[in-house]
Order: sequence, then structure tokens, then C-alpha cells
Amino acid sequence: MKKIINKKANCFFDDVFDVVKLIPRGKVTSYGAIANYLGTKSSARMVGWAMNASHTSSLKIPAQRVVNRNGMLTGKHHFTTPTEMEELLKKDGLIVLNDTVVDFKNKFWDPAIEIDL
DNA sequence: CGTGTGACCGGCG
DNA sequence: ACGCCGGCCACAC
Repeated sequence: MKKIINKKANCFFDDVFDVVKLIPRGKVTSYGAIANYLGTKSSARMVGWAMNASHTSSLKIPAQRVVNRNGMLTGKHHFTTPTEMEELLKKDGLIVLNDTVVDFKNKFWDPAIEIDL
């Protein structure tokens, strides 16, 4: 089965942070992918909730690399500025068009595959 | 301590 | 094809 990155993280919350922080530059993932990696694909909602905490958290969480299944920047509105998310993604070498990651499927980074061998 | 909601996803009508 | 509803766990009131 899938083993969590750090056992110290007992909550989704912390696990999500670790996974998101491990997302390589130029790559993006989805809430469902993270939830799936954590073993609860049905709880994708909490992943987004964790991201919300990332905004309040002192840690720098690349939440811009986390998008929904469609590759759409659903949470852009939660950033410091509505354009902060796509700006950061563009800096990562990604292309954001109409609030959606272009070539998302090619840029997709699945933690369950990349992390868990 | 109980209820509600949350940046989603998948299934069903 | 589109719309609605349920589900999952954690945090806020």
C-alpha cells in the first residue's frame, strides 16, 4: 500500500502540505490525486481545505500547482491576488490560459506514482 | 460537545 | 450532455 511521506503527519492536512511541497517545478497535480495518494480519493474536498490552511500557514505552499481534475485554477481566488496563481504557474514554465493549465495532462504529477514506488 | 461548511470528485437521474 | 446529490475528514462557530 501507499506509505505516507512522514509519519509525523497524522492528519490529511500535514500530508497534503508535504506532498504539495514535493511537487517539482513545472508540474501540477489535482486534489483527487493527492487524496488518492493519501488513500481517500473521496475526500478531495479536504485537500482543498488543507490548501486553504496553506494560505494562512506560515509555510510556503505552492498551492498554485494544485488544481482540480480539469486543470482549472479553481482556487485562484483564494490567493493574495486572483492572478497570483497563474502568475506563479507561468513562472514555473507552465502555460495558463483562461484559468486553466494548458497541456495539463502532460504536466500532471501524480504523487501516488512519483512518490510511491 | 454538536452542527455546518469547505479551493472536489464521481455517480446517478 | 447537463444538473443534482452524496461522501469523505478536519476545522470553525
